[in-house]
Amino acid sequence: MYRIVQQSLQARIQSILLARYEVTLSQLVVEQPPSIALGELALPVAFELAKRLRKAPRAIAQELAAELSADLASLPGVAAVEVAGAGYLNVRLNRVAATQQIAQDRHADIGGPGFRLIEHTSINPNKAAHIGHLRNAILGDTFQRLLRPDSYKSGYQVGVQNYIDNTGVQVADVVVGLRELEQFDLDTVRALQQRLAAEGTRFDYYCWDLYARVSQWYTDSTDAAELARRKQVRLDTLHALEHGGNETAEIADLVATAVLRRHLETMQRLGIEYDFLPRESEILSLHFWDAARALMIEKGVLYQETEGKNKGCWVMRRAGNEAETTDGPDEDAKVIVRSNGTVTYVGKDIAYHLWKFGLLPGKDFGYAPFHQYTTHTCWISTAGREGEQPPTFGQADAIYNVIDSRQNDPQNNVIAALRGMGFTAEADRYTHFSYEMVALTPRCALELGYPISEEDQKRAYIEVSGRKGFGVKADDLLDRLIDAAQQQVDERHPALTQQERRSIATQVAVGALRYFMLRYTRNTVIAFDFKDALSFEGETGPYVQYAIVRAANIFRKAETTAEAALAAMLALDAEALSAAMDGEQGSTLWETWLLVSKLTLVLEQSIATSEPAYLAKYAFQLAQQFNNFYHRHHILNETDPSRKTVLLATAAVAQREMTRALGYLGIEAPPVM
RNA sequence: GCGCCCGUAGCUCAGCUGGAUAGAGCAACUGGCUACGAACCAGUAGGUCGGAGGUUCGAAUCCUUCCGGGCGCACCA
Repeated sequence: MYRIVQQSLQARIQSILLARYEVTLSQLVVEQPPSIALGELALPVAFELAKRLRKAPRAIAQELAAELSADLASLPGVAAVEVAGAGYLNVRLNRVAATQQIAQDRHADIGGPGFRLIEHTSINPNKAAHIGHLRNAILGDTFQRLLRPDSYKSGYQVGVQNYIDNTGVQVADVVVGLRELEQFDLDTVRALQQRLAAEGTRFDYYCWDLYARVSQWYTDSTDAAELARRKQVRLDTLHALEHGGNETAEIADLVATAVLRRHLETMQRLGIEYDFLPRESEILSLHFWDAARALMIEKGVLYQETEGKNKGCWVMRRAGNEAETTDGPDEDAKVIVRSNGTVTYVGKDIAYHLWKFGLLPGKDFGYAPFHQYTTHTCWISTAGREGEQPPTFGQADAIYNVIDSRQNDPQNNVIAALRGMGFTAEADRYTHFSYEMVALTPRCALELGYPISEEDQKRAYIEVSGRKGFGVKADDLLDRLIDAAQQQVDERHPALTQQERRSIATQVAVGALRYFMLRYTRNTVIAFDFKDALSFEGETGPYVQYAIVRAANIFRKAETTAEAALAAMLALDAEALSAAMDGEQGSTLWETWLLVSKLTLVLEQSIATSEPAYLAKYAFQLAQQFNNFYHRHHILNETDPSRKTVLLATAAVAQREMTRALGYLGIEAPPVM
């Protein structure tokens, strides 16, 4: 509702400005005054205009206020416009009308045309997911929920991809571990998988340890010749994977697919699902790069260096280097094709992103169903074109890549390539959804039993490292959270069945984890600590869940429903509503309604800034406001019937919006907790 | 050396396109369960917004510079 008033106010003022002063403002700021006593909306527009019109801000504000006041009918819901302070234009809402609109769930829509592709998770399929990967997946999944069409908004068409680098050096390393350290072949690896499954060991956990061992093995010999051999083994393995069609590649596929399945399981525990899993093996075997190279050469982006250190390579001007180098070779150029003819990572990434935008003529993946969710199928790329055809995943109008900030440079190189090829519209709609890493506090690292140098102990945080096996695994954290929540649920609800208690504990644990990863803005490094992450109090997901449970309890005890409470309130006459909402007495109640009416506004801001943290913060504020209201008014003991009706309706709208806000954060509201 | 990010209360963080008195959570202290569940609420205390200049009617927010910290800058992936 708040957003509707904002929009109509902005439109009305723009037209007045144009008619009266012949000015158009590119943006018209609307904010909320510091106190509700000053009104519900405030516009500092007069300050902005003072300079251009050579007129005192207060005088301008007065003129605007007079004009707006003369035609209040054109601004539904607005009761009065007045001038305050040095020239603020303050707007008061008609609380009765606004309350009724909120009760009826009238709100602005969000959405538009076009297909938006979101890529997130993209974990190397060679080890268990850790807390850094969780931040990625939770950010991406939440953002996807903000965009997607649902019962609240028309939204945007969305596709969710999880890129699988199944032919990279990380998978190769685990294959080296299996073959060199364990002396396994294809059959024994299969047997190993069966044995691990039988004894209940997660395969990605096994790989986690093996990967750390191999990484050390590459460097821990004193014999130089042996070290060289190990490096060569690594390189040969990598090339065998890239080439395909050999036993090494088959082992790699076994490993990558098994670990990928584990990742999907882990993410599904958190309510995270995917539509499509494009794999690097197909990008190679379907020769996406050949098409991309031809296009890049044609557009003049890719050229062969004839002198200098990059002689013989095919290179591209690096992002940020605007000027054409006139004297001699561009020594800073980015190599795309090595002198031995192989393509670098950035080159493959450019090809992949051309495909995303539908710019690779004649190239597409083959598709096969890989995993069935309750509501849809997750597809995987294949080399062949046989089988069922999924919905279109390429041809995106806009893309969002959830990738941590350490990948800033490579991402910018891909964007620069698109721009250089003349695909400026695509480059503009390429969002690197960047975020900072999750690191461990030294205390947390010690707690986990890792040896920490004295120097590191003084640091604020220590970077996790998959190669060292140093980090907190996603499933471990979730298991610990569920255990902690279960303890409390067992105490509070001994009458419930074990299964019911488990289900509630899981919802609380997921709520705590997802909220924890979302409460920080994207470019804040999260210094992970079990104490903070395992908290269910204060600014946490369970705090909001608890507020919803409290609201639900009110309706249960009152033997009514939220819907009935709202209908009852809408049946009240304006006088009764006004008695509850207006004046200083009603202001605390009205403040709750006002906050409740802002969901659309907050969603829009979160989308526009790619910042889910705003919504997380808002969900918390809603719960805080509700808890305050809950303590101030004892609803069921209220003797005045119309006042009781209003109080019940307040709980109903608060519960409705808290549930929605949590829903977008991917957090469920338990029935009890 | 170059690029990106960060520096706000004891700790962890918000503060959106510059706007009215810089806000939360945690920790500390005080008070509140015969109430719709205390995973809660109310209150107290805690700030030279890293420093210095500048732009502006107005700066935590924009610009310059310095200080401190982090992360990137391969024909690796």
